[in-house]
Amino acid sequence: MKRPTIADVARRAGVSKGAVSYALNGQPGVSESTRARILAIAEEIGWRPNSAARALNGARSHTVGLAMCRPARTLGVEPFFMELISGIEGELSARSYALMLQVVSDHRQEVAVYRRWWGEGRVDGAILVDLRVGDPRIPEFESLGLPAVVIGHPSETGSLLPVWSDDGGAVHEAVEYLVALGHRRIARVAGLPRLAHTVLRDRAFAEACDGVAEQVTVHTDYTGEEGARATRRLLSSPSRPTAIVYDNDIMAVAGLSAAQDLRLEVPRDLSIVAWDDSPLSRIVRPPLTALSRDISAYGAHAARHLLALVAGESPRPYEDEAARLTPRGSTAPPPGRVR
Amino acid sequence: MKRPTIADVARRAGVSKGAVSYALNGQPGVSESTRARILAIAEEIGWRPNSAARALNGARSHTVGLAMCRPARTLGVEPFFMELISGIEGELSARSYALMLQVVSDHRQEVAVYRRWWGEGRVDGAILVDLRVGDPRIPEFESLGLPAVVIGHPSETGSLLPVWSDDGGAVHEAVEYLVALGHRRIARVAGLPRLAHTVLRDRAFAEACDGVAEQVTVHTDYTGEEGARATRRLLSSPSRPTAIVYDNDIMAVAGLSAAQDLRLEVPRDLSIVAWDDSPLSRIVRPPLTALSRDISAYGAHAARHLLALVAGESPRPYEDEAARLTPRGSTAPPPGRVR
DNA sequence: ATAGGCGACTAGACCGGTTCAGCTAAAATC
DNA sequence: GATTTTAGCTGAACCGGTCTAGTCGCCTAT
Repeated sequence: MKRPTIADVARRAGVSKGAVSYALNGQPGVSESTRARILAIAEEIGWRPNSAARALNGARSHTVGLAMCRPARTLGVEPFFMELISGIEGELSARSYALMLQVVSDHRQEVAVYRRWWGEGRVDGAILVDLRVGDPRIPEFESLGLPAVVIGHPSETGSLLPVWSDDGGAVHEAVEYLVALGHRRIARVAGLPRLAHTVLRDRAFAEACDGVAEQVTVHTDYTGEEGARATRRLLSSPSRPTAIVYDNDIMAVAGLSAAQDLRLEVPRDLSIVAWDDSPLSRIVRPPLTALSRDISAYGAHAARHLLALVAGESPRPYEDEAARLTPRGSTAPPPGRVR
Repeated sequence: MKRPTIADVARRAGVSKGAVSYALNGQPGVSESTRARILAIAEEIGWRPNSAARALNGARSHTVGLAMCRPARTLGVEPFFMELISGIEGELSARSYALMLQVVSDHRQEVAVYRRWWGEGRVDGAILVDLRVGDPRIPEFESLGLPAVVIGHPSETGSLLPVWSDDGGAVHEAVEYLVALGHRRIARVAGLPRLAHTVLRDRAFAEACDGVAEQVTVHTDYTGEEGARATRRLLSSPSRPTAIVYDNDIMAVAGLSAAQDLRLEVPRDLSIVAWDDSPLSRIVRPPLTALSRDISAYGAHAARHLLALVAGESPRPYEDEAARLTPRGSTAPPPGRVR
C-alpha cells in the first residue's frame, strides 16, 4: 500500500492533477465546491505532499541547517548550545521549519557539510556558530550563496548577516561591579582563545581593569575540568586574585568547588561571577552571581533573521540585549576590606 | 548561475544522461575511460546530486527524525538529551545521515510531525524517546509503517524495535549499596510518573527496599527546582531519610544544595546517589556517587539499530549495559552508626 | 558466413508534484 | 443576438535525477 499521490486524488475526484494542485494550495483556478470536494478526498485517503517532488520544482525545503564543530563530549554539558538550539527550534517550528543538525569534528568538514546540504537542496539557509577570528567559513559562505546568519560580532562576519550581543559591555558591567565591591585583583577564566567573542571579551576585560585593578586571563576549553585546574592555579599563585570571572557557568561551578577544596569560602575569600546563567548557577551553594541573558531568545532571533533572509528580505544586523549582571550569593567585598 | 545538473555534465561529456548517472554512481554500463572523463567534468563544474530528484525515485532521504516533546526550558539543562543526541549524531554522521530535529509541545503534535516527515518523504526512520506507559505513539507508529527505534523497555514498545538498559538492575545495585552502608530509610526523588522507565524504577525501588529498608518515592518533573523542593520536604519530615536516590543529576545537585542549606552535611548526615553521571556530578562538592552509563553510546546504539532497520535488516532488540554504580564522596554510612 | 553474446551507450519513461497555455461554456457587455 | 470576458478546468511540459528496454558495433563460436 503506497502513499497516495496527487494523481490518486485527481482520479477519485474526477478532475485533473492540475486542478487538485490548485485546490490543495489555495490557489484560484477551481470553484469553491470542487475545492471542498478535493480537500475532503485528500483528507479521506490521507494524502500528503511529497516534499521531494515539491523541492524539485524549486520550492523551499523548509529546513535550515546547523553543523556544529564540537567534540561530542563538551556538547552534552554545555547548556549554552542546547538552549540556543531550543530557541532556534522554537522559532522554526512555529513556522513549520525543521532543523537539520550535524556534529562534525573539524571546520573543513563543517563547510563540506553545508556545501553538500546546499548543493543537494536540503536546506534553505544556515546558522553559523562559534565564530573565530578570521574565520575561513565566512569567505566560503560568501561564495557559496547559501543564506546564512552568523552568531557573532559584525566585525568578523563579512557580508553575512550578524546576530550578536555586546559581550564587551557585559564584561565592563561585571568588572565595574567587582571594583565597586573593592576588588583590586581580578582574574578571568576564559574560553577558547581562537573564538571571536573570547578575543572581544579579552580586550574588554583588559580595558575595564585598566588603571583600577590588576588583571589576569587564563584560557581554557570551556570544560569543568579545565575551569577547575585554572582556578587552582590562580588561587595558589602568590598574588592570588580576590575575584574570578568565568566565561561559562560550567567552569564557574567547577571553580567554586575547586576553591572550596582549597578551604576558601565563597564569597568571603573569593568572589565568583559566571557568564551565562543556566539553572545550574542557582542550584549550587552559594548561588552564583551571573551575567545572564536569554539564550533561548538569542537563538530565536537568529532563526527569525535567517527565515527573513530566506524569504528574500534584507533584514538588518541584529544586536541582542547584552548580558545583565544578576548579583547572587557568590560575590562580596574582598577579604580584609572592612566597611 | 544555476546549479549544474546531470544534463549539463552529459552535454559537456558528449554522452547521455543515463551514462552520466551510471558513471557517477559507480554502476557498470560505462567504460572506465568514459567514467573517468565524466567524473572529471562533474568535479570541474561542481556538480552535486539534487537530493530531491533522487528522493523522487524512491531513494532514501538519508535523514532520520527526532521529535521531542519537552518544554524548551528543561531541554537546555538536561545533559541526558544532549548527550543522547550527540551519540546519535556521531553514529549518523559516520554514515552521512543527517538528523532532523524538532521540539514540540505535546504528544499529539509529535505524532503529527512524524506523520508529516514520513508522508513527505523527508525521513527514513525515527527515534522515539520518553516512552510512557501505554504510550499512544506505539500504535500510531505501527500503523504508519515508519521504521522506528524506541528508547525504552520492550514491555511497552509493541512491535517496534526497543533499545533499552536495565534500570531495575541499577536501582537494585544502588539500594543494595546503601543498605550495605547501613541505611535503613531511603528516599527516591523520581522523575515524571508517566514515563515508562520511571514506573520501572519505582517498582524496582520498592522491591529492592522491601524487607530491608523503609522507602518513599516522590515524583517530580526532573527540574532542579522540583528536586530541591522534594529534598526539603523529605528532609523536614519527622522520619527523615538518611539517603536519597535522584532520578537525574540535575536534581541530585539541587538536592545537595538544599541539604546544605538545611545545615546537613553530605555525606555525614545524608547520602546522595545521582542517576546519570554528567561532568556535573564530579564538579560539585562532595562529588556525587552516581549511577553512570555511557549515554552517548546509548544514542549511538539506537542510531545503529535504526539504520539497520532502514536498510531492511531485522535487528534484534538491544539491551545496552545497565548503569554502574560509581561511588564518590556523597555516600557514607548513616549518622549514628558506628563501625 | 551467420548467429549469438557482450560491452558501451542512448532514448525515453518515470517519480509526484507545479505551472502555464489552452479550451469550453456560461456570464457579461454592447 | 453577436461578441467579449471570465471562471473553471484540462493536458502537457517541466524539475533532475534513476532505470529499463533497446540499439549498435565488435568479437567469438559454429
